[in-house]
Amino acid sequence: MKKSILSKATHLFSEQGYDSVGVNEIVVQCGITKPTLYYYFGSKENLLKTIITGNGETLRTKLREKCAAQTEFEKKLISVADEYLRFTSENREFFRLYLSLIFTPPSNRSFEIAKLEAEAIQSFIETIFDGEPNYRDKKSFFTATFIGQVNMFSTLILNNYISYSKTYAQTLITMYLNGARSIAK
Amino acid sequence: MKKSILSKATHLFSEQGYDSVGVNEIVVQCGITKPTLYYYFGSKENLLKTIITGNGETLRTKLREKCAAQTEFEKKLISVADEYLRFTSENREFFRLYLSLIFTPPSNRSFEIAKLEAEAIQSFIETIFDGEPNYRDKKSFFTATFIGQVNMFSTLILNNYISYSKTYAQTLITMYLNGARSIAK
DNA sequence: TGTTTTATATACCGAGCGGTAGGTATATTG
DNA sequence: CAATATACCTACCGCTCGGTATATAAAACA
Repeated sequence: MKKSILSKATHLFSEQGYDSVGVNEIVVQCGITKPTLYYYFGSKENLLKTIITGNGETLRTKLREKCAAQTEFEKKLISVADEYLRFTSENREFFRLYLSLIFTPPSNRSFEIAKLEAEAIQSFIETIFDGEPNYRDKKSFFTATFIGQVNMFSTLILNNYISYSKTYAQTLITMYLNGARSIAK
Repeated sequence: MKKSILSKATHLFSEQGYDSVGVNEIVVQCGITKPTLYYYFGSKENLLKTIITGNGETLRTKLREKCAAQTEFEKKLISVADEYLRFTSENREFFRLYLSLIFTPPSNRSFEIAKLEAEAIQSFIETIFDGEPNYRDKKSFFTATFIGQVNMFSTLILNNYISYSKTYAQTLITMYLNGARSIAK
């Protein structure tokens, strides 16, 4: 039951947005009643939190693994970008929801939830730049642009401009490092 | 009065999101009552539409002007990117609202409004690539990545990672064209 | 067997939502 | 001066929102 609620809620949130989906709509589609949902999740906000942190942790674990398998700086970036794009294409609904929350105005409660996850990803990416002398002192800027770049490609995947392929991560990083170097100097 | 409503609504929408701001909150902050707002705008949705298309038209006019002043392909892109970033930094509230709507899930009514504006910008950018033989046949892809790139820099401005400067447009386009060429070949 | 825990339902709450019916004071115009 | 248009108001509508008090049936455990 819990899984069914999570799956239906993810679907609805990703299609209409967190604020626009009523708790009632979720429970009707699950064939249950409101108290059942509240029995499992306690609040609508906690339901969202469970979706975001659950998928987020899965993503971060995978990113860390792929990254740890590489020793070279550029290859670390490529493997992280590749895994990020692969995860996007295999979790389209979650990712659409995540991106919409990231761009939600900051005073909205739902933003706070996504922010925590975004910061967790961010601080992981920072560790990559932190190990590289030429990037270390501007690491927060490089992290932000790196994530921005990857999210842009994720958006292209979600909007069907491209479909996932191993080659994109290489392209993305080449493109990114060229730009980064011209900013850094 | 109309201007005061537009300004307060832009402020509130950009801080909390369109769905989360009640009509009541807007009218209280303006020191008026609901029927007055409905007298001017007819509906909450039309209020949003007025904000988006108003600012959007201003932006597009400026983009067109700056672009028309250039003859060279690369310089056209630079001048458009520069004007886009300048507009972002001078209309932060509008832009935060606009970006949040662009990333709103597609079935949400408010997305439709932003989509119209986004498509107008998009079809203008396409005309630039349409005039360039090497890009023409993949113009919709190049347009999407160009806008994605510019929006990423806009986000950096909104989040205070950078502040507007003429130099960023040049950097952005160098970075972009390097990547574009490696995808195109 | 009796008791507690788990998982569900019925029926309801107060608050807030977008929107409106109907009225009024002021300014403009013929 | 009378008629009309503009710019606002009070008071309310029906509906939906997130959330809950209470009951119950089944399962697990003592």
